[in-house]
Amino acid sequence: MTLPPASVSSHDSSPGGILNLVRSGASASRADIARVAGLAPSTVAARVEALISNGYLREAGRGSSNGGRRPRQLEVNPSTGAVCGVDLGARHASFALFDMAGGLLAERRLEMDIADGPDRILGWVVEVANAMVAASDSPDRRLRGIGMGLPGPVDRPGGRLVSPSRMPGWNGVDAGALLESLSGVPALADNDANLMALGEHVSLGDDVDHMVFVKAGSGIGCGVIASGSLYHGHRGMAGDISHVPVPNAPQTLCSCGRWGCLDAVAGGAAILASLRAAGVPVADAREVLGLAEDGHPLATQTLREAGTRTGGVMATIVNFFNPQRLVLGGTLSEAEAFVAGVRSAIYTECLPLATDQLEITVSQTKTRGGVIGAGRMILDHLFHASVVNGSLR
Amino acid sequence: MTLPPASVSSHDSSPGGILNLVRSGASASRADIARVAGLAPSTVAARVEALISNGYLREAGRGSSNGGRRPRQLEVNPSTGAVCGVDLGARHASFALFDMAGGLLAERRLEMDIADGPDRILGWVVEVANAMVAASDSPDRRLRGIGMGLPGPVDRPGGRLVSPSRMPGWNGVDAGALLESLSGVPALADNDANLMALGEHVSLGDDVDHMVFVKAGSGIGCGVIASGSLYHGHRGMAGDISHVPVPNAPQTLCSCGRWGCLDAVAGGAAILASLRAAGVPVADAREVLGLAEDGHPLATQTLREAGTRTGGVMATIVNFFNPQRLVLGGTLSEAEAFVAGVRSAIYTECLPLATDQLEITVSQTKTRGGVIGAGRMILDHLFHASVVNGSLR
DNA sequence: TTTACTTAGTCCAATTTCGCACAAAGCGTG
DNA sequence: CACGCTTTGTGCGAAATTGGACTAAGTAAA
Repeated sequence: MTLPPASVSSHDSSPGGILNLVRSGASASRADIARVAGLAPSTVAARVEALISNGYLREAGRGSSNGGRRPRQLEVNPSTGAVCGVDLGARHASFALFDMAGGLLAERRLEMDIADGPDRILGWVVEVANAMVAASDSPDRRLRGIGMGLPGPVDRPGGRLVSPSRMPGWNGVDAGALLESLSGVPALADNDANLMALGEHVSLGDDVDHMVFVKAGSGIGCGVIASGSLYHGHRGMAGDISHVPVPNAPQTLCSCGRWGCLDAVAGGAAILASLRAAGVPVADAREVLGLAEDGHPLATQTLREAGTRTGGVMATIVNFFNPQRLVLGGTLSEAEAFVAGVRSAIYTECLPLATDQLEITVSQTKTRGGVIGAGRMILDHLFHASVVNGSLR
Repeated sequence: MTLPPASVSSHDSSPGGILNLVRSGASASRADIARVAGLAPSTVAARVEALISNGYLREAGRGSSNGGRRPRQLEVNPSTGAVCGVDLGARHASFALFDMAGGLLAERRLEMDIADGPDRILGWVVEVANAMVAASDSPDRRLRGIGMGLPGPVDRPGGRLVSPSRMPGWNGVDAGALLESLSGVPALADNDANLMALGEHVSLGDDVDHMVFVKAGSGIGCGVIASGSLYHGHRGMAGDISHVPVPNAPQTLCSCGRWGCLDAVAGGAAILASLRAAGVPVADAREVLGLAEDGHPLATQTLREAGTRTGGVMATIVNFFNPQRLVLGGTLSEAEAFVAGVRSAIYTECLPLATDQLEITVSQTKTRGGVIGAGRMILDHLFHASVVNGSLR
């Protein structure tokens, strides 16, 4: 498995621009680069030569001919270190190690408790990342950066967590900066739903420009891709639909202090509470999914209703945002009843104009979307930095 | 009055890039251009020289010193023709003539009937635009382009009107292409709410990146600025909130065939119908505004309720999109009760995180936003085209 | 196999762009 | 008003970039 090509929006023609062109998969040969970047072939040859001798690029055999001489293909040199993508949940952490070309080197999924607080958790994250690099058989065992997803809102500019209801002790913490100081390498943090959206987006390829990713797990969050890149909004809160009031739903008290928020009436926690109140003993969301698969009527109905409520909120968003694709991810998206509920609400409440080309799909990255997005985020950052200051090393 | 500086997102360094840098107000002197574009001062001097001798730019006196020699300021040469911005409503059309630097040359507001159909209306638009150019005392009386706003959804790519409920006879028409062929100059069409959003955005200046503009008139539409530029979504339908279902509202039948859409329960037409049903004889929306200003309880309450319903929908959007600014425009925005209703619903239903830096304002462009946006759209197109093919003339 | 045609990549003279030194012009201070 | 300091704009040799001719390497069809 490999991190899909980076998506590069602005095709600049600086030396680093060539690097990003290759990275994005937009150009694989010298002639390609010249065409896409609008540079003279000779210029491209000179720059590629420099990038190869500096170790950024390498030749990757011959491509297939399209009527003439076969191109000498180029690729990002993967052997210049590694980056780590981390996805923190409340009780679990997923890690993935990627080479600099985005190839997956290793994966780990470990138990933890986010309530241990930022210092202990992030220190541990650095340990695990370093251990994974050390254990890899990559030719260059240097950790070059860490990207991390967090189950709470990350503000912009600043990168601080603000009132993360599931993360006691983390309020006001700039997790990216802290991780950077603890690890000594560049580190970035973002909301987990945002990174899952990014991960799904890069996996889908470049043909999707406007996308909304819904993470339906214990709570319900959402990440937005607008015009090909992650959209954060003014304060970094874009996609935070957890506390949108849901009409015609039970007025359950929410962690935000109000009643009937989407989180409180359609999230995994709400589903558990509702089933337990009805006398169905369930330990966690996965057990609910199991019941529904076995045809348990109440579990199925509860999941479907959660889907309908989520879909009702998404319908307004689909009308407003007019995305090309709506991706359902998170644990609940594995339940057919939930997905059916979302689809039904959207097709009922949206204009045909907004839905006739809308693709509603279930995440294809499964549980890996978060770490893929995290890896892509930090790789993009590192390569972008290399464009600006001229050096990656 | 002058069209505010164009906003240029990507600062390319081509010869035309300099033109757009000056146009956007990002750089006013040679030294400025060199700094912003990252070009050598001598290169800038040479290109500016060429642009001046070709008539694109001209010198505009000396700027004020900031500690050293005073810069020789540059500006786009306005005397190279004119463009027309048109905003078509159901019964009215607004026209504005701008010079190539965005300066307002003339304005007209005329009665018409959109139901006369595309051929007659657009033919007439061309006549008016040509008449305005001929009547202007501009040194160069050439019409260079027309930008037009329409009260219906315009799809992308394609530019066709799709099921415009208030525009009988226009369904499936590519108004931009038709206008272009009738006038013989470049022409673009877009939805009126989008252009009002663009007009408001350029009037606000460059410090607002993410903005939502609500046009509350006979119906309710909305235009979106994301990352500094107009956001259209996948099919061009972004911002189309007319037919979002509104909870806890009367299940009025809507033109789209469903019940309780925002248009049907909060638009100007709905307010009129509601007041008439309650025995208040009102001819049009403006009369309702007058009643409310005179303290008519039912009119005020109806306007406020329309505002609350609109605000309820916008609250979800604010949570999702996290804009920096929400601008209320259209006739209803002139009613304090309506605006208060919107504000109240948003502050009630949104997270503090999404609203603590949100500015909710009433449009400052009033009725001119549409033509300003239309003018800016076509000017941007013409200057962008000039960058690509090297010539504006 | 030969021939015509297409694409990839290199070489090199002509041109463009850069970096820098320098001149022009203005501010603030003593 | 001279002097140091700052900013703007120009001139010129050095360096990078270009475009087109040319070579390399392939396909397709006669």
